[in-house]
Amino acid sequence: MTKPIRLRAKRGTRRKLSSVTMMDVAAQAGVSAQTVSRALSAPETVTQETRKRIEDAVRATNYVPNFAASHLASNRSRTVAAIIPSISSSIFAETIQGLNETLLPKGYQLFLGHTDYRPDREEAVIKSFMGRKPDGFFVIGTRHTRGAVNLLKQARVPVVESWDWTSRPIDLLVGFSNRMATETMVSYLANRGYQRPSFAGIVRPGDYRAAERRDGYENAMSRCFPGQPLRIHIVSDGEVTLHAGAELLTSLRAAHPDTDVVIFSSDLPASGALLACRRLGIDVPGELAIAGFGDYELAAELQPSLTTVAVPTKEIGRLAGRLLLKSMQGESVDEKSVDVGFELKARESA
Amino acid sequence: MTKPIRLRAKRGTRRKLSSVTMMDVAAQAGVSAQTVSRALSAPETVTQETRKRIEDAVRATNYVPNFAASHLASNRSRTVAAIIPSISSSIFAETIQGLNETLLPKGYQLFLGHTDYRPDREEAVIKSFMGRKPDGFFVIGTRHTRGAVNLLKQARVPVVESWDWTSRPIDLLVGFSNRMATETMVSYLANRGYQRPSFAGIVRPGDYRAAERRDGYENAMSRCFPGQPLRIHIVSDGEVTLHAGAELLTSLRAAHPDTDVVIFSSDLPASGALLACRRLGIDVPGELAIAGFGDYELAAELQPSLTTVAVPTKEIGRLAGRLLLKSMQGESVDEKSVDVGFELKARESA
DNA sequence: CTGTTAGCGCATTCAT
DNA sequence: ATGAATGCGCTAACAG
Repeated sequence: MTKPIRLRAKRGTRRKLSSVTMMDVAAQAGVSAQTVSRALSAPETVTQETRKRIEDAVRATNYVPNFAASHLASNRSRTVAAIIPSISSSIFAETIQGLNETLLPKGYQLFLGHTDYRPDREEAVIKSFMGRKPDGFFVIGTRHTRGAVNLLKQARVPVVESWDWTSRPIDLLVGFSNRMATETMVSYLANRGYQRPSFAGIVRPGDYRAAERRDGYENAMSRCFPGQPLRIHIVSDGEVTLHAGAELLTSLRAAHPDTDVVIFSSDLPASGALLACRRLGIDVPGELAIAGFGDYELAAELQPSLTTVAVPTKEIGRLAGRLLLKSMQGESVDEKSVDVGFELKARESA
Repeated sequence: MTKPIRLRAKRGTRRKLSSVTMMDVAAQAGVSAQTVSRALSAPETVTQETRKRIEDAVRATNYVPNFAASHLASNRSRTVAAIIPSISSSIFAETIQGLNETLLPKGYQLFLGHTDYRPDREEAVIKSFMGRKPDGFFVIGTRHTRGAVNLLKQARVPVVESWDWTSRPIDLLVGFSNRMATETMVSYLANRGYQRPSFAGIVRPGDYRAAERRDGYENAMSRCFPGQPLRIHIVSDGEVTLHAGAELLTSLRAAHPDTDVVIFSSDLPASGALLACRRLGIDVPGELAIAGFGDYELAAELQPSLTTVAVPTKEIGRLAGRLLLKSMQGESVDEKSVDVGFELKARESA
């Protein structure tokens, strides 16, 4: 029996909701679809003349390219997946903004996922992004589950790790040493004459950056105050908030009353503690000194202002974006690891 | 001349980088690709038996579905585009986190864009997302350029506007009235006995929410203090920061020395002003009272604590996500506009 | 510089 | 419940 293919296809055929396609533009401009494609993706490979005709046709038809089709045909999605512990943590938000600022103008769009500081969730989120075939990955931290590392490697696209340091990055690295930052802080405090520093903060199991800072405290203590017992006052769950800092302050003073300076894992609890000191009538830095990490805007505005460590948050995002772009465009990146460093901000609180 | 099609195609043919496809899974499981497709998207339409075989094959082959192909074939991208003024503004970050929490578990991924509070950039960002054909849009605010509104309408997908109010939303609305919030604040302050309220803040041309709050101040003034001149102390550019609040405080006191309470456009400048008052020795609320907007965590921790208006930031994101899901799944949404309201937080600063 | 041809991987339609 | 055929819209490869 003959096959009335076209008839069969005509009825009940897939709705072409995508309205106007490249073919329509081509027809309008009197060229082939391929020429339209070229005119849009590499305008210089087409004559002034035809380019103009195509541009007019694009406007006339109100053409919107379909990136899914482009992706399928070219095997490039022009997307980057960014995975961070928490979106509402303003510190990472800055980084994402920097990343987006760099990538959007180049036509790359950002998929965003968050992990709540849980390594298993990080792996799950990465996995969930795989089907989108992003052209690049941006992740926070340098420690991940085996599964997460494998996924990132198998993706065979550039990966930027960030916000921490390692000698063996998966691919690219834009970060700094949280450990050294805290060591620097302890040394500074020792030089200032403090004798019994404590470390306090929220260090959740998956928050390796905070753990590094704690380790930095330990290292520096054995170097600056050999033999002295460590005073580590940490909670391993809960949000990183001002309020948590206030609570930590109280319990710390009960647990380690001899403390003369507290290094907090983040500016948030540090600021919370500083504000609590005012309420409790504790003189800072006279009675108790306080140091933070991150240099949030609040740190400089508090009174006394907060001694802390500044990190080029937004710059991390911008730099990561630039490295990704380079790498995604096939250029080789000579400096695969970039140390953006940190800066001690000596202020009044310590 | 004969056409050696296959031969020609064989050489230099497109690299199939996408590795393992549904066909490979099908082969492994001894079924057709369609059955695999069904087993993955609607498991209940396939026998236990075959489902299991397919699941095994998926694992064995390490299959990762290609969403671009799925998108192209089904005309559903399973993505949502979220466009916010600023990512690093923690207040919107919370909303995005709420949105993501709702959408990710349902398989929808989030494209993120930011506008820097510029309507023209909002339009540009929306346009840049069109080619991705998101299944839904989430935007901040209810005022947009004509072009932006047209783009959103032409997309023919659910759109949630948020963080403000209007009687004529594009589609769905999850917000509250910034104007009423500020009116409520002024009324409260009037009841508390304040006589000469000022409004201060950063109101950038594209920040219609802040402008609404200023309008709310004007309305309430003419109702609560008829005949009294308005004291509006606004800068129209710059970042919304603590520091800006400190500067505004100083200039405001020069411009309107009779002010007894300042309502700020946001908690950030309000908090900055509050902290500046401590430095300058201005008694709050005795000498000057201060009110904010947003109920940032800092508001409750400051001393004196900041009187402000709380908004269910994260809840806006969650609700928007739920409405989008419903609408994207083709269910009709009965309540297209949801007023999440606001809550006056009477604290010590006013 | 431009056109022709084929196929990216999947879901939809229809048949069985 | 499963299979076969078709096309979604675009770009890679090649020819001219």
